[in-house]
Amino acid sequence: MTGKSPAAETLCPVARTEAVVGDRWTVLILRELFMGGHRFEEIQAQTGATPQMIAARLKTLEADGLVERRVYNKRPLRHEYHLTEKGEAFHPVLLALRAWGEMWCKSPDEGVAVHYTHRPCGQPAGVGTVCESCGHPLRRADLVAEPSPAYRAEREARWEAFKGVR
Amino acid sequence: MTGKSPAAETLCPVARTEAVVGDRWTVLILRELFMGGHRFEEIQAQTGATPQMIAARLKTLEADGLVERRVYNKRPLRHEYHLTEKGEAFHPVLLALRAWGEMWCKSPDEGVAVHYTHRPCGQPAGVGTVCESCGHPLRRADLVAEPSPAYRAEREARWEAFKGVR
DNA sequence: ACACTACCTATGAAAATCATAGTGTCAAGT
DNA sequence: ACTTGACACTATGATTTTCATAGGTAGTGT
Repeated sequence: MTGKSPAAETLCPVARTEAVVGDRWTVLILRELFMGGHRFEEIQAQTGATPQMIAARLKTLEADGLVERRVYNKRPLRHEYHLTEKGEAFHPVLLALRAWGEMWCKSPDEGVAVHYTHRPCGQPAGVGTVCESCGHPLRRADLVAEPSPAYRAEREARWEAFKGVR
Repeated sequence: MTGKSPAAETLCPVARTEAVVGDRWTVLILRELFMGGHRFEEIQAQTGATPQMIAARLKTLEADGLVERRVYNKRPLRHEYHLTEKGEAFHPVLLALRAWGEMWCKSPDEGVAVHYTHRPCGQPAGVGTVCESCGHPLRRADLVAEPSPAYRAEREARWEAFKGVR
């Protein structure tokens, strides 16, 4: 972590949370896990962090119980990183970060990075934390994600660039 | 910022948001502003950050349009820091951080730091991002905050300790 | 034997952060 | 006039983190 001791000694839940995830890379790693990237190299390629940064963050995320390592291949031993229940519970934060980013950090000509459909009502969910069509709060299980072509291309390009450099 | 350039060059709204507020002190400063602390010293006392950290973060928050300086006293010139509309719009993120912290970073014997009443329904709002009584999404304007005695005492103690050292 | 994949570690330079102390500007008290 | 005190920072040097770059291990495929 990035200096958790002082912040953890408080009743404030925001400070406690920040003591665990108050770091750009940590949040980006969680985003990647939520997006379905579970391998070290995928995380590295899509976040742009150095291997040590990722290794260190994954270690603390595991220690803090947000992430678990799963063996997907013995010989050679290979791991995937998956969200635990505690990690999954972090989703509303990412949703709120996304909402703010889409609303306040984009020029009008840039589209939404990921389009969500709200399963219960079958309509677009919009960029807020509640469904713009039916008004219900958005839960992860109810969302069908569809990345925009531009965003998909960006991620693809990142992966190619990473493989090229390696 | 803590290195905004690489993260800002993406369509991902989460990464863009993190480029602005991806830093523990920044989030803690915003929390303090939302809690009603508007003076430099209040922020310093309640966050525990050093003056440079706060000065630097406030400067970038102002440059990014989340915070505005207001003169509350000429001779000697004194400023207060207030959230802009863009800063106020960040509230759902803090609410989500709070929810996660209350749910996953507390032992059972620790109470909730701030008790919210949901004005529209008059009932307790709980610790989630939707009202536990009526199910509606929580908006800042609808919440009446009541800090717990313990949390109030903690903040009071921090202020006293700060004044003592100064 | 040789290349290749996946997952990290190692190293040294650069940058951020920290604790601690100090400065500037004014008002108010004595 | 002179000290005290409030507020909002700024300065400094040590410590810690982060970064870029490179290397390394344990295997598979050819």
